[in-house]
Amino acid sequence: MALKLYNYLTRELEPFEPVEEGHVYMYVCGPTVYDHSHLGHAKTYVAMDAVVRYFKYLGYKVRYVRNLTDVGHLLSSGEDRISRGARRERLDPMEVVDTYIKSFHDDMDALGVLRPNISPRAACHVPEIITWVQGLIEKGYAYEVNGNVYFSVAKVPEYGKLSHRNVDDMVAGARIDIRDEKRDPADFALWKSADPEHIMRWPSPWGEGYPGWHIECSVMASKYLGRTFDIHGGGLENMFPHNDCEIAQSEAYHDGDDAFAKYWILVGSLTVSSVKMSKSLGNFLTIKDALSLYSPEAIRYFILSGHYRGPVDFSRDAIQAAQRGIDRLHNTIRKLRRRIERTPPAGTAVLADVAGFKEYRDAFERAMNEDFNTAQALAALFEFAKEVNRTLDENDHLSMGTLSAMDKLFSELAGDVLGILPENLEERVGGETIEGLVSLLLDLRQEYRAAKEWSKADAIRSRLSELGIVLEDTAEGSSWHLA
RNA sequence: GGCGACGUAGCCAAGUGGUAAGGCAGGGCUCUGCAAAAGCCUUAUUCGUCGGUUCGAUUCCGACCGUCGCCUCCA
Repeated sequence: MALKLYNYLTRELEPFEPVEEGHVYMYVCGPTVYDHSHLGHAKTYVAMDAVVRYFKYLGYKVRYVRNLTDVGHLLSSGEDRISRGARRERLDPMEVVDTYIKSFHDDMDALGVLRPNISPRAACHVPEIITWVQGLIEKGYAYEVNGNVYFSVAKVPEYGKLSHRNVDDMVAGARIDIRDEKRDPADFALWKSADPEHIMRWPSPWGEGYPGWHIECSVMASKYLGRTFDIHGGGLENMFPHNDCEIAQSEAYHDGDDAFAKYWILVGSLTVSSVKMSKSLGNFLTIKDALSLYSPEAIRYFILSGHYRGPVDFSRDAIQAAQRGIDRLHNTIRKLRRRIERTPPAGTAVLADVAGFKEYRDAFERAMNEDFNTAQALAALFEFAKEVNRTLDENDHLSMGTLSAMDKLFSELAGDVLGILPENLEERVGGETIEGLVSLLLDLRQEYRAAKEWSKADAIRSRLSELGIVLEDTAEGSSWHLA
C-alpha cells in the first residue's frame, strides 16, 4: 500500500515519491497575524497537521515549515492591516504582531496541532527578500517604477499553471484596480514603496518600503527547504493569485521550470451555511470561543470527519454531534484502560485477537494512503471501538497482551496520527485530593447500595452529576469520569 | 465573463461501473435496583433533474436546475 495524494498541479492522484528518500520537506502558508484566529484557520492547520502526523507515522523524517506573515498587506484603502490594528489598539505594530503570534500558537497548541519545525516570520527575512527582488530584476523578470517593484507576468508563459488560468481571460472581466505604472495589469508587486504614514517599512535599493504579499513564501520556502521540495500546502482560496505567484517567482529566480514544490495539496474552506467562514463576512467563531464550548478533540474530529480538500460546513448541530461521537470513542478507551489497570502484567496476547485487530489498522492505513481520507480512517476507528467494546463486555479474562495491543492501536491511530485522544484521558481533573474525595463518596454510596438504600445512593450520584462527575456502575464496581 | 468545486437518509459526511462507510439524532430489545455505559436489531429499493454510453451508473458523458469558492486582503 503506497501513499497517494492529489496533486493540484496535475489535478491527479499521484503516488508520493519524496525528493530525498525517507524525508518529507513541506511548506504551508501560515496566517497573517493581525487578529485572533477562527475555526476556518483551524480547519487548514488541523488538516495539514494530520498530514504531517501521518508522514511521521509512516516513518518519514519531516521538516515542516509554516510561515507567519507579519509585514502586513495592503487593504483596498491602501491601509496596512497590521498598522490599522496597531492604531486601533495604540500599540507598536510589532507589539500587535507578537500578541497575535502568541495567540495563534496558544490556539494551535490547544488544538493539538504540532508545532512546525520552523515558523519563519517574514519581517526577519527582509534582507533575503531584497536579494530575491534584486535578482529578479537582474534576470529581467521584474522592473521598478517609483519605488515599487513589479513582477512581469508576461515573462512567464506558464504563469497561472496551478489555478489553470490564463492572464487574458482574467483581465477580460476582472474589476482590477489597475495601476497605470504597471506594464501589464496582471503584474504583481514584489516590493512596495511605503507612504510617509506607513509604519512598517524597511530600507531598500528602491527606497523605504515593504515586501509584496507573495515573495516571502518563495524566499522562506527556498531558504529552509531548498530549491525543490516535496509538498506545498495551504488554503484552497490562496491558489490564485498567491500560490501561482509563488511558483512564478521561484521558478524564475531559480531559472527552472521544476524548481519549486513537487506536490500541491490545498485545503477546502470551512463554511457556515455553505458560505465561507471569514473575517470580512463576520460569520466566524474564534478558536478560543470554540474551545470554550467544545473539546479540542471534538473540534479536530469535526474537521477531520470531512475530506480535507472539500468544504466542511459548520453548524452547532454538526459540531455537537462530533462532540458526542468523540466522547463515545473516549469512553471506550477509558474503559479499556481501566481494565488494563486491573489486569496482571503477565500474559501474552491471544494471537487470534491481535490478528483480528490488524484488519482495522489496515483499513485505517488504506484510507489515509488514499489522499489522507481521514473520514474513512475515522470510520475504521469507530468500527474498531465497537469491536473493543464487545470484546471487553464478553471476556472477563483478557490477557495484558491483548489489552495492550488494543490500546496501542488507539494510541497510534487516534492519538499519534489524528490527534483526537487527550494526553490524560483518565485524569482530566487532576489532584489526589479530588480523587480521594470522590473515591470516599463512591465507597459510601456502595454501602447504601449494599443496604438497598437506593434513594441515598441515587442522591450521591445526582449531586456528583451536578458537579460534572458522571458515575457508572459496572459489575466490577463503580467508576467515574468528568462529563 | 473566465477558472473551479459541490448537490448522498432528519442532521453531518465517506464512497464505488455491479447494486449505498462512519458519526449524531430517532425507534425496539438485552444488561441494570434505577440510571449511565455498552451490545444487538432498526432508520436511503436509493445517491439534484432529464437524457446518453453500458448487460448494468449514484459512480462515465451531455444538458439543465440549485448552491458555493476564486479572479480583490483572506487559511
